[in-house]
Amino acid sequence: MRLEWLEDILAVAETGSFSEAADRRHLTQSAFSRRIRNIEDYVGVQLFDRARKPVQLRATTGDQREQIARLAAGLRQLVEDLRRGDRRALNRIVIASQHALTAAFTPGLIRAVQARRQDTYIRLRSANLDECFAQLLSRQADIAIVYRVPGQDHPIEADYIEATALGVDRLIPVCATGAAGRMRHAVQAGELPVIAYPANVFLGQVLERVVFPQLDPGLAVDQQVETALTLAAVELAAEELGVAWVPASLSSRYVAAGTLCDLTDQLPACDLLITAVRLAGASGSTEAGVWDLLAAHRGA
Amino acid sequence: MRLEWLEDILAVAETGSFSEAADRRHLTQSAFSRRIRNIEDYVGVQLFDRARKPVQLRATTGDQREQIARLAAGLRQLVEDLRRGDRRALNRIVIASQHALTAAFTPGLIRAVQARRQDTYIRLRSANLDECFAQLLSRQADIAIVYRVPGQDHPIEADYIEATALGVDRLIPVCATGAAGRMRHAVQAGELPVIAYPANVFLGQVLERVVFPQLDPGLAVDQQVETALTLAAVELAAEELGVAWVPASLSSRYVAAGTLCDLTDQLPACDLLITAVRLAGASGSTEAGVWDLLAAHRGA
DNA sequence: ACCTAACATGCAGTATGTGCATGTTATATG
DNA sequence: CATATAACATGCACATACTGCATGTTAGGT
Repeated sequence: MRLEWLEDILAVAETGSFSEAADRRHLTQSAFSRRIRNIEDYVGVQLFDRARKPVQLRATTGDQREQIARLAAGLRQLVEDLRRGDRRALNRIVIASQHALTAAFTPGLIRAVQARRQDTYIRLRSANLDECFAQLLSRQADIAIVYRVPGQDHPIEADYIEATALGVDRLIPVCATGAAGRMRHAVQAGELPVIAYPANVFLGQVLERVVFPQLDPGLAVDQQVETALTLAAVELAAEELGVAWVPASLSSRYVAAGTLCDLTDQLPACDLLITAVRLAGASGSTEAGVWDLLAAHRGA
Repeated sequence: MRLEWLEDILAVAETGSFSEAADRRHLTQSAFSRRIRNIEDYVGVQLFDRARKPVQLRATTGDQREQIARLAAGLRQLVEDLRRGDRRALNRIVIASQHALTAAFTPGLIRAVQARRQDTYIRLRSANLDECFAQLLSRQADIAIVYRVPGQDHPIEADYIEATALGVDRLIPVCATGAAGRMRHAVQAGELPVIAYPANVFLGQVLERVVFPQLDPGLAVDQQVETALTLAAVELAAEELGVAWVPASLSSRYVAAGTLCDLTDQLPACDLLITAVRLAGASGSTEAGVWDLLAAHRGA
């Protein structure tokens, strides 16, 4: 069964005549007659009633007319999509960005890359840290944009990846400006309401392993609410629910606007590196080009 | 673009190798290699990455893999439908049956017809009386199975149709066995709870024009609930909501089981003819054959 | 009955597809 | 690094499929 054959059948249905359909399909009447006969032999049934002149569609052919048109359109669309997709494939890469960076950092980075490479199609995927590395390993992503605590390794052996620093960020404690007095008092009182991250995500682990051990030993952490998304943490803090540790890249605009208050003078912060990671070894020219731009990019 | 080509592409995707796909497609490796090349020439893009051994799908080919499988399945289905449709067109008719007959009478009739004509495909449509005749006139149905009140005409001029009696039925008053005493008492009291049919359907009209005029003049009808379906009327009666007039062909099993009680000794019933109707004039051999069987069929 | 339109078929030539043999290159192993 | 093997590509000869021209057959109109 061929697209050509579907179109032949539709041409007869539309013109009501083999001869006219033949003209339309740029064949002589005799060749077209034989082609229709070949189609019928392939299918195994008569598609047209030749006992009448001009021919008529058999009932079953008429019943399937719409389906034939649909399949023909689908096949044409497939060819078109394969063509269009190829053009894009030559100039496309997939970037996996950690959730915490997706809202405030990575868009700016992509904008900078595309300003220099306007023919490059970048597909951005947002995931948590573990998923970003999983996508690298399974080659679903070409490059990952993730945080790294200074002095700590990425979760994949260094031999398998190549990393480059893009900038620095900071996990800082913030609270609603209107609740600043209450929070400072709570610090004195020894029990701090906190907006927490789940223990199994990167930022949850940074809080537990890096930030909380630096708290005054007499200060207890009272978890009020938990979210994996830094954007949500910012909003919860603004609602006066407690202190949230969020990337400065995300919170700086809120602090500048006066919505949030930076509590770094009383509570510990944590520096973070923003890094780009890819698998070691050969890569396509598009990926290499984008990687070079990233390595040369030093922005915050 | 051909079904064969789609299947070739899928075979490579599934086996991950030209050689294996070639085996699966019953070609030598060299012929298959050239066929894939031909497909790529037709589409205009490379579908596979040959720089690696065994080959890998290009990203765009992978993206379209499901669509390719879908179109392949659609084309196979089309061929199958054209084959099946042809067989069916030669031996098929459409029968429109009135709702009230569809549940209890027509299935038995069709079973009897198919026992004699096992090659005949019968498509059964259920509709109200008006719709049955509309389907006849518009040739969406070949034969209609409907009730007729004795002495009254069908709603279409006799010149345009041909009718034959199939049997007789009876519209009888029933109620739940447990409510029989209450209903008999209500008849005495002069106010009868009734499960009604809409005024614009056949049975609603039969009640108004034939049955209710026969009630004792001092007995008032108190409509409790209304439904167009006789099956629903039976169920409502069994729930002790009132008296329902339903075809004996439908209710006889409930009466025999003791669920319903026949009130014909106190309330009027109405005889109905069950008829087959078709348009006058020439008809296909399948329709003529079925019609002859119906004319010879005298069942209740 | 006659004429014309419309589909079918014979014949010769051209186009397309295949298997066998062989060439080229990626990948694994010692 | 050298060698062997798997896996894809290409040359050649043959087979199969498709087409236009010329002609045959039949429905439909006058």
